[in-house]
Amino acid sequence: MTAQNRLRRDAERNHETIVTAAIAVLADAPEATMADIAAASGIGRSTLYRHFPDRQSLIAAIYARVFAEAGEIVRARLDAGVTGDPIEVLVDLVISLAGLGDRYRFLVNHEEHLHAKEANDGWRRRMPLRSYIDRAQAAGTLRDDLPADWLSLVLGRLIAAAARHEFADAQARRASVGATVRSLLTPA
Amino acid sequence: MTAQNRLRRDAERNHETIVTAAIAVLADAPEATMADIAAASGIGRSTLYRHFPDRQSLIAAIYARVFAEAGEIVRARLDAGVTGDPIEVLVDLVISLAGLGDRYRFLVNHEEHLHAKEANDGWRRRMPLRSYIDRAQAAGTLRDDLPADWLSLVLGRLIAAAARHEFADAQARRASVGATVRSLLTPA
DNA sequence: CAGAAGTGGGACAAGAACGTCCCGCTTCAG
DNA sequence: CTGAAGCGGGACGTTCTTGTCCCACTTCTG
Repeated sequence: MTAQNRLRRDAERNHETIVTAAIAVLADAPEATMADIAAASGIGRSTLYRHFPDRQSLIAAIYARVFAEAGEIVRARLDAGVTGDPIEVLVDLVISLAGLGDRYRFLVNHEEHLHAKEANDGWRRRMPLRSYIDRAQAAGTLRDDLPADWLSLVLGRLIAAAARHEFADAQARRASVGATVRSLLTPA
Repeated sequence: MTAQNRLRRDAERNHETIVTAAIAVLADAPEATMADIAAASGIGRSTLYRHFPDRQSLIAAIYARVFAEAGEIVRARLDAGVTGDPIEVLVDLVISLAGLGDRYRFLVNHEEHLHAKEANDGWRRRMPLRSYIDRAQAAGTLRDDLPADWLSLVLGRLIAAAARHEFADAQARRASVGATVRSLLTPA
């Protein structure tokens, strides 16, 4: 039982390499082929299949990876509860997630055009954003003239847009995105 | 020269039928096959190919169609110039375009995952939204603390989101989307 | 250093979609 | 009514991708 399943170190590294490369490749070529991904990983196609028996497994691994990264960011911001000003919390969250850039962009692409089980079941379920908004609205610290699901959808789109858009520089991005979120969350 | 190229009436009708059906099919199955589209049109696959020699031609025709429809909406709102309150003009525009619903949704999907020439060259070029924002900002009637291209990107995303989201009813949609746009365009 | 674990590359079969062609039938237009 | 225009449907060849398998080679690990 002492986990015979341990891979050799190089294999383990390859595993990582593949996922990383796959994320990068799929980011701007969502239709990329397994062969493409293997090539981009600098790895043989058969090796790719050795690590991920089929395309789905690879996609699943990618989702797991990005969920982990995004989840960390989200948790760091939202888990504290609704103590601070939710608007600033959300501003920070949107900017940070947008900073994931390429990876988040990829996620969005796939959420669009594979209406994948991974995307819907996994994604929304793990996203505490919606429930954070719920809580903040209940606590009366966030506008509640807009439904929480609509608000969280819009914020999600905003993140995607911010990740993709080319601002003059990083600071301009912070400023524009921040101002946008603040306006959005402030009732007229 | 008197346009021998005129199709027979039934053929012409089929042409329309195909485009319409294709829009509907591709709306929720962007990967739909030519055979799928033919089937959905109630038309033989070979006839489909007779009308559109390849997939690209069909897509192009669809874009043309949607551009026409969306263009009409946009022109009706934006061509008047920047006379009225640009915020209300844009609120109306976003709600109307979102109302295109299925068709717009399809556009967005394809803009995402085919970074198609049609999508980028055609779409943005024809979208007077950006230039409208420019003019309104220049005229001092619209917030100019956010760059026009960012603003128009966000509005575009908002339209897509609104088209896709299921609100309680049509009126709720008008209300939520309207409030969102108004907030967005009102500096904090 | 020896053997196990992992790799690369190529060959292969299966399946999907594309686009082409043809032939006999239906429908329009004059 | 009749010829031309258009249609359906099926058969094809092609290309691309997937996933499998194998075998000789390299790289870890103990």
